[in-house]
Amino acid sequence: MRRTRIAEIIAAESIGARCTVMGWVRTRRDSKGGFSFIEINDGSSLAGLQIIADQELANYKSEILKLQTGCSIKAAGTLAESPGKGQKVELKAEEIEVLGWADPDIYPLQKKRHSFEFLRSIAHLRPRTNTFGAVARVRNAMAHAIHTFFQERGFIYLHSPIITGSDCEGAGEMFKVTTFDLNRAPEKEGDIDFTKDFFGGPANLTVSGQLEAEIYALAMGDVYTFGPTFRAENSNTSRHLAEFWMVEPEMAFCDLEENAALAIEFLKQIFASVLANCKEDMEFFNRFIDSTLIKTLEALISHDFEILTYTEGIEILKKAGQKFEFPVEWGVDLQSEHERYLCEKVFKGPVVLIDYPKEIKAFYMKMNQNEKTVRAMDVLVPKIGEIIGGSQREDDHDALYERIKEAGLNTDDYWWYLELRKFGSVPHSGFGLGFERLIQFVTGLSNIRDVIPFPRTPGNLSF
RNA sequence: UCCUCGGUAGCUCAGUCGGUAGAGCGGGUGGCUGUUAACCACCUUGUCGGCGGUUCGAGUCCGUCCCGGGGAGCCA
Repeated sequence: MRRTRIAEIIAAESIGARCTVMGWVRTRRDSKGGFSFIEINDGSSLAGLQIIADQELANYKSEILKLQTGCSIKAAGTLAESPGKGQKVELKAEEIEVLGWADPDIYPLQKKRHSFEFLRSIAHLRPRTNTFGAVARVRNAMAHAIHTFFQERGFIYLHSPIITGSDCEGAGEMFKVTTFDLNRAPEKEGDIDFTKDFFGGPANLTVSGQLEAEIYALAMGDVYTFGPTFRAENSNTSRHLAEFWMVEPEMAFCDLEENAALAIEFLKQIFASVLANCKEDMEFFNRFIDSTLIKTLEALISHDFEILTYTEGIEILKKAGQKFEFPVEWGVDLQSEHERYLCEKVFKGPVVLIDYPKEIKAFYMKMNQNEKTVRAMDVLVPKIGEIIGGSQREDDHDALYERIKEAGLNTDDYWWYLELRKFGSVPHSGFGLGFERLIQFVTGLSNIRDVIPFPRTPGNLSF
């Protein structure tokens, strides 16, 4: 008999139906009435299924009474209305087969809460816990919602390369990719001779698919990337990973205002989708992680996002009469305390800041007529601060050329990026969003290492 | 990378003034119950992160290294 997922059983409530379930035992409670309650979970939902194992079962004494947390079983029987509280249906087992034992003396998961730090050290078992099962389901639902959002709007999903030849943004340490034996790399005039390496030149793991997305936007119109990116920064925080997933839409014939409008629409749709499709998991996070979670997301969905310029934002902060650790002056990059003040105290909601000083933003952002600010935008949300960063791109060849030089970068390295502005250049815009940070915001989990299955951070490459 | 707080039983933690360790949970046994992280009784568990130093004596004080949490910077 084919197995039925517990999520389907709970949804259908088809009393009297015969079915087979398979999963991992969470807990067993024995009744002297001559039967046992076995709660199993198969990952399809937060809720498990209660199985009634009667002493008449052939292996009741030899096996059922020895089942412990972590064992895997197959149970066949009939669905019945549950007389107990806490569940509507339960499975009256006619046959239970133990698929795999889990020695309780050494199985690390218990029927209680563990610290996230401990669970990180057992990343091979942590998806069997309520929290990490819920994270995995929510992460999946969000990935699906992201694709749905763009596909519904006719965007082309672009597979940007993982290995790249150039330092894309001139920002962020990159991981080198080589086939050299590092102890015997060929040298030329004291330096490693990468012309003899696999690609005939230095190669890195990508830090962003944006420049490649621009290429395709200037042919296909609207594209998006959604894949892993890498930063070799030695930053050990609850918001940074060496390997993380990024979403980067890029739109031709699109200015900054339309870009911001899409970003806002994007966030609202993703949040609405998760609340609708992961109700049970979101209620779990709301109960155990952050009790304001659902309220916050619902508010974001229904409220307008405030849009104001960097200059206006600075003025508000200066007039606020609030002591900041970092003083506010036009030209400084906003600290998270400033971003949070704007969101949480001034506007009590999300804020989109646009038109930043060119000195604090990347070279590819389009210069405004005042020659002081560029068409950049940051979407700021309460608690987290910046969640999306984007811009209208510089589409004027000569202006871009100058900006690359100003940034101290080699214009030759960007020959193809410059040529896009030479042949049929059009206004275009895009934004980038760290997938894990979005999951953090949605789930309320405070450490980014807990929203990705296998976190890569400095000094840590287990699993 | 910097600041800061930590590392003690399988897990979560306590350990006062320096005198070689405790609780809860888990696990085991028994009892009880259509039970719900069940409950009750008894039993069980230690390289006190590593190395070095001070001391008659170090979980405790000092040095150093490793690992983790929180914050900062940078960013996504």
